[in-house]
Amino acid sequence: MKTIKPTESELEILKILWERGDCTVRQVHEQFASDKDVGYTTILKFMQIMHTKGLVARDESNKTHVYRAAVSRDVAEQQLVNKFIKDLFDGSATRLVMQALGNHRASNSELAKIRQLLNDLENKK
Amino acid sequence: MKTIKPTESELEILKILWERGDCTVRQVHEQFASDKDVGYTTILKFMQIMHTKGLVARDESNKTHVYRAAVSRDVAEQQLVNKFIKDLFDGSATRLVMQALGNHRASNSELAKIRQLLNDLENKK
DNA sequence: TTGGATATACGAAACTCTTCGTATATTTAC
DNA sequence: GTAAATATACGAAGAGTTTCGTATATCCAA
Repeated sequence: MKTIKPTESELEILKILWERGDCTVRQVHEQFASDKDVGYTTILKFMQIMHTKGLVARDESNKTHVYRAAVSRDVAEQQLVNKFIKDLFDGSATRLVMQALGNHRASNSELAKIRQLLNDLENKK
Repeated sequence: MKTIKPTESELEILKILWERGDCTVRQVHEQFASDKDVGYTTILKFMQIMHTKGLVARDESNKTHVYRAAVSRDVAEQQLVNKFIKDLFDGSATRLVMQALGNHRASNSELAKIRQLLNDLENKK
């Protein structure tokens, strides 16, 4: 099972596909252009490259192709988090968690959610 | 305050400097070469580029320059984690934590450490 | 039916990253 | 003192990323 390694632009496009579901190039471009000033053919090119890389699949049965992410968001997040932990934290998920929680203030309800997960993890063991 | 954006190779060199302290190019290359087959001048070039980017500082008073990381490990980790959370998790540190803990098994003592941090965070608020 | 809007494909320029070779200076060792 | 070892600097090739322009096909509307 190969792990994905999207560029920053590719990740942005994947996020749009994950959030909105299947999209045409035009739809992705509209979303993209609400943030950044980037041409239509630039997005088209990105998505063509992503297609050759296997990051997206597309339905070509109509003139206007419809794209979808070829990886689920959950799997992609797993792979990217794993790599991030390996690269920066020598494989220690705990160090990442400490750093993340130390720098961002989480609401009490979020903290409760994490505490719940901690409990589940301990019980499962 | 500008945020750093090291490439993968640059990050590996920073990690060596953080772990071993100040180093010559030769020392970094030795460490690097224990993993990967890469030439001396390649590492030299990386470190020269990192110097122009401000990622490292160097003492040039001797012929053999001595390099040090220009940014502390803690600050670098903060910045990189923040960017990672922004790029992949829409700014939610909690989502990152859930994903990280869900995929990696942490020991009980590690879970206890995280629980302690959670308590501190709640009390501090 | 013809012209404008909309699609894809392709090519290429500008940048960055990775990788080394080579030129040159300095130190060391015989 | 000269040759080998060790440094830095520089240039450049090759790959990948970002960005569009242009060519070409297709659909729709007057």
